[in-house]
Amino acid sequence: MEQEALLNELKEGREVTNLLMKHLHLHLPSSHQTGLVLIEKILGSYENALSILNCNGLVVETKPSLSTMESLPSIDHSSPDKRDVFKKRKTSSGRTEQLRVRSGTPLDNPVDDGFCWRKYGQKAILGSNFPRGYYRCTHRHSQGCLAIKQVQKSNDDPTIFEVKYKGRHTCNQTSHFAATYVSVSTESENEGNYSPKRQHQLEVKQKQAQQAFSSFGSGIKVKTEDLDNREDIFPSFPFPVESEQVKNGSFVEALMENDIMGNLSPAFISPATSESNYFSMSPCHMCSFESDLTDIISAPTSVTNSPIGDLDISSLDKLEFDPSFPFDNPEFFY
DNA sequence: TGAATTTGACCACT
DNA sequence: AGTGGTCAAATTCA
Repeated sequence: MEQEALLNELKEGREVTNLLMKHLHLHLPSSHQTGLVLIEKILGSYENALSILNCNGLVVETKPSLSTMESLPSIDHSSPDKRDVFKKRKTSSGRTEQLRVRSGTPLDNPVDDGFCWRKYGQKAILGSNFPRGYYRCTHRHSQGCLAIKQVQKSNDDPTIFEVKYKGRHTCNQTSHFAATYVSVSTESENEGNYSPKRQHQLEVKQKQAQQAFSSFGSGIKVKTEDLDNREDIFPSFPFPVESEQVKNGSFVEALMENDIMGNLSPAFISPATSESNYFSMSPCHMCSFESDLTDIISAPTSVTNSPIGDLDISSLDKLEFDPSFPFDNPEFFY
């Protein structure tokens, strides 16, 4: 845990340093850019430290699919007999996405998506060696939150958990990630109202977010097994980014220009691994994906607590990924 | 003792 | 009829 926190601190520092370097690149005259050498040294130190520490992370693989999942059951809480209205399934045209979460630990609940879930059922699934667990938001009754998820071990690899999300959180579980980063972002937009007290509050929140993030695992990776369906993996993006921007390496600037750095975790723009189509991603982004009634999103999760945000990046579909985009190119993120 | 989990039964869908 | 999703009583846990 402490190691994960350290890892996150290092990553935070690395990201900020990267941004600083880019800023200097853009705004400093070439004669004053000797400082960039120092920044690059700092980055090198970060990389070394991270490479030493980064060995216990979770590995998350998304396995997007277009199979349909049913709509969320409509619940009539006023009905004395909920069974009359509750059990519906397999009818919707919803999109299905599932995460494949690999845990570095043998625990049954290897992943934590930041929400409070309560298990309400478990079923043996035909053709599957492991039962499927059914979870719903803890605040289902208190706040009417309809988010549910299904967790099942993979047949192929029991260390991999396939997680399906349905519905959307409407509860007041505050998002460590979203709330924090959005708040920071908002604050940066309103520097005129900035106060030391407010800054302290933000720092506290940021610490909380980082802790939550570390509980989530710092080495999370997402694998898109079907690039043709990448729009289903990332059905929406909160900002219009031309693929050309992505290709020419200005994606980070694009993020900044569209003011989403406050909304997207730094993990999202972390370096990709050497394996093609892998890239780091924060669960908060995925959790914020919207669909109509069925919202199948993926996140590394345990069935335990740790709030995540209810980021609304409903316009994510404006983003077009270049199929040939080299996600395995670390320079993309720098 | 309240909250969370387990588990058998019920129900909808195919 | 088979299968998957949910309910809710019983049980376990903190």
